[in-house]
Amino acid sequence: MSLRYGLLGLLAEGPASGYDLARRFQEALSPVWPAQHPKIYAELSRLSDAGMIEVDSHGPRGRKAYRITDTGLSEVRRWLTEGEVDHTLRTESVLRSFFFWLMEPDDLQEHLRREQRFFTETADLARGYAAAKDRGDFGTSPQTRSMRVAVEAAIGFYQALADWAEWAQTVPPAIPEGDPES
Amino acid sequence: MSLRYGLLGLLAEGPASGYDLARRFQEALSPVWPAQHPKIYAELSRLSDAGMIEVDSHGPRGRKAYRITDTGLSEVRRWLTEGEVDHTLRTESVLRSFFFWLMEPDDLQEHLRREQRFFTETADLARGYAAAKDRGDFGTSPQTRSMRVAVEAAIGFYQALADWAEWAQTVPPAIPEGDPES
DNA sequence: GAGCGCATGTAAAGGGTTACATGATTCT
DNA sequence: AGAATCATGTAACCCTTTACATGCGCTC
Repeated sequence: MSLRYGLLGLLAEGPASGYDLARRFQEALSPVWPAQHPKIYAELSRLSDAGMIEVDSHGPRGRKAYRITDTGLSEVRRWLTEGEVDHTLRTESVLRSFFFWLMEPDDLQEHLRREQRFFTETADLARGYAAAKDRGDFGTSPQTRSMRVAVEAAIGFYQALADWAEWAQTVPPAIPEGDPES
Repeated sequence: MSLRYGLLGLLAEGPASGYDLARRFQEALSPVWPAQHPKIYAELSRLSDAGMIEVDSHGPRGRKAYRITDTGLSEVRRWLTEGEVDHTLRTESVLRSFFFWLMEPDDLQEHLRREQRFFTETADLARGYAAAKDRGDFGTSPQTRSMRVAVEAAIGFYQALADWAEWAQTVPPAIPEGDPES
C-alpha cells in the first residue's frame, strides 16, 4: 500500500514517467522502500484508473509521463496526516542473531565482521549524501530538505546496526554444556 | 524464505507445535520478523515434506509437536554460515519522511512527537527485556544469550529512530516559495 | 453450560520479485 | 554497425496477511 503513496509523493514534485520513478526509487528510496519496475507500472495504472494521476505527456520510445491530480495530492496529504503508521520492520540480520548459538564461534566472528563492514559502509554512504546536501549540491528546495531528514534516519539506524555488530563481537561465546562457568 | 529458517532455528531449541511457534514468533521475533499462524502451519508442512522436521508427539486437541531432524539442523547451520544475508529493510516511518514537505508544519510536529513516543517506548520495552535477562530471569542457556544479543540490536535501532524523530522536530520548516531566506 | 484459550487448518486476496519479451533511440 | 540505455509491459511465482471455519479441553 505504501508504494502507492510513495509514487504519489514523488509525483507531487513534478511529472515523471514509470521509468523515472523506478530510477528514483532505486537511487533514493531503496534503503527504506525497495520497489521494482513491474510493480511501479502496475501501480501507476491503478492510480490512473482511480483518477489520482493522469498522463501529462508522451515522449520518445513510448515514454508516458504522469502528473498528479488534485485528488491525488489530497490523498497523499490525507495519508501523511491521518493515515496510521505501519511500524512493521523486517531485518534478516537481527533475525539471524537469535540463532547465533547454533554457529561455530569462528564462523560467528567472521559473520559479525562482515555485517559490521556492510553497515558501516552503508552508514558512510548516507553520510556522504548528507554532506553533499549540506554543501548545497542539491539546492534548498523543500523536497531536498525532506530528503535530508530521511537520510539522517538512515545514518542513524545503519550506524546503530554497525555498532551492534561490533559490540556483538565482544560477547564471549556460549559455554558448551557441562563446562564450568569461567 | 527466512521464516523457514526461523522455524528451524526455534525447533533447534526443542520440539514445539505450530501454535507454540506462532506464540514465540509473536513474543520474541515479531519486532524483526512478524509471522502469522497460517504461514507457519503451511511452512511446517513443507519442512516436514522436505524431511527437515518430523512429528515428535501428538497431544490433546489435535496438537502436533515437531522435532528437528539432523537434515534440518545442518540446513539451518548451513544457512547461518554460508547463506547470503538479505539486507533489505522497509520502514514506512522513514519513507514518509521523504514527503514531509507536503505536510502542514503543525501536523508534522504532531506526527513527529507521536513517532518519537512510539520509538522511545519500544526501545524501553527492549531495555526492560535486556535488564531481565541480565538479572538472570531467563537463565544462562546459549539460546537466551543469543536472544540477549538480538535484543541489543532492537534497543539500538529503536533508540536511533527515537533520536531521529526528536531531532527532526528541531529542523525548521521549509520556507514557502517566494519568501525571503530570513 | 458458558466462555475462554488451545489448536489446526483452508481460502482469498494483496504485495512483491524474477524472468521473459519487445522495441526505440542514442552514442561510439 | 553494434552496444548501451531508455522505456514499457506481461506472466509466473513466491511470500504474507486477513478472513473464515472448526472443534477440543479446561475452568468457573
